[in-house]
Amino acid sequence: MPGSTKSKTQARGYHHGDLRTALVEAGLALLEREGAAGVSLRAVARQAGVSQAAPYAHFAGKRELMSAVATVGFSRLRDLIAPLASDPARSVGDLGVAYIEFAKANPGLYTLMFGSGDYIDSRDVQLSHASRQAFELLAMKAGRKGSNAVDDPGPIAAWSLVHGLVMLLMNEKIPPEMNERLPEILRLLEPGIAEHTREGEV
Amino acid sequence: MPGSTKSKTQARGYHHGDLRTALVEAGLALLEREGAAGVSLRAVARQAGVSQAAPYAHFAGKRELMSAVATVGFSRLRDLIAPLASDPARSVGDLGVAYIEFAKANPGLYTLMFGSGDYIDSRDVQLSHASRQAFELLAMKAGRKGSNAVDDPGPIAAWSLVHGLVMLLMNEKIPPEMNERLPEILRLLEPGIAEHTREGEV
DNA sequence: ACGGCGTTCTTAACAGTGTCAAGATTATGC
DNA sequence: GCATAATCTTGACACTGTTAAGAACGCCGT
Repeated sequence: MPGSTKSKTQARGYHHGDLRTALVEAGLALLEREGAAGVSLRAVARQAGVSQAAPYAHFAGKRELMSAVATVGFSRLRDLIAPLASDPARSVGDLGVAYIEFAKANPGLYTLMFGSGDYIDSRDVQLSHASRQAFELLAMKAGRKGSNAVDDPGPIAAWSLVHGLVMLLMNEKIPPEMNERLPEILRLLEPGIAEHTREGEV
Repeated sequence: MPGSTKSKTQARGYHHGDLRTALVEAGLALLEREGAAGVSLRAVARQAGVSQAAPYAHFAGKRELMSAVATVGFSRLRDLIAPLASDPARSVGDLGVAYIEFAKANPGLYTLMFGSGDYIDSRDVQLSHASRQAFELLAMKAGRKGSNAVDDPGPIAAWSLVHGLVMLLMNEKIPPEMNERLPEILRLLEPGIAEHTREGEV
């Protein structure tokens, strides 16, 4: 039974077989190849080999499709930094560098994931769940041990610093030469977090 | 002489009189009223009372118009934080708070200003000049005295932290309750910058 | 086995978009 | 005062998201 003909994009009769995931993958591919501007519902449908209105059998609209694409992005980000987060030999800075490399490798996807609610539904259950998972990995490293991650200023500051850096670099607000000084910049937050952690201890 | 008929949007013959700035102001108004999604070239032209293709006499395309709108945004931001930057009694955190309040008051404009190159031309001369001016005000407070602002990790870290915080809040990646703890979060960077500044001194 | 039924997909259409070409209208410089 | 350049309008093209109507298919109960 390895030659199962229904799992992939094989069955191409009138019914596609697994259009939903095929559309999401087409979206990811277009995002990398053509950039965010080249992603239209119709282009995604073309890429998946179906007709313009076919996606509406699986998604309520473009926002819902793009939310699914962004959700996959957060899962990938989580899988990338999970091993680093659980490795005690790694610092917050190491996590940040890996994070930034993900963003630079998938700029369109990253922009979509953290972009405005015009293109994704940030209240989508799957999406916010996936983004929370990725964030909690950061929090494990940057946070006080006992506190809830979402209430702790330490992890939030770390995430904000890394995210802001990525965005300013991507949109050419700061010179690209700063790429080489990223670890140095990230380290500027460490004394503040250490101080804060000390205060927070019982 | 108060009824000067040429300065504002008054002269409405065949020729508008000052369409260029009227279009930019219409763009700003639409951005606040309808959000970024409601801003189309045609809607801007309608709002200014001209026809759909009229903007092409003043802008090469939508990107150029939006770049002009974003440039106005950076000028406003500069004017807002300039007095704080030159006041020695104000800290970096005070600047950051004012910055964040600007973003929260004009979310659509802020998103446009720092958004992707699909909607604005980040290499536009006027635009990058205006954004640099705003940044240098931040750098005056956060930077080492002697160094060029753009090469100094301190100001860049400060800007990144503030910008990332704003973005994550706007796009609902972190809970809105964090709004009240903004000064606390911004303060986490201060020990790192102080340390860095000390190292940098001669 | 087979017939109905709900899901999936297609074609066609609508309103809206950015952009360009041609032409009408007006201001401006000689 | 008139030619010329700048400004604005109308009309069109290709594209977008979305919906309606119906065709093709898989499945489930009999």
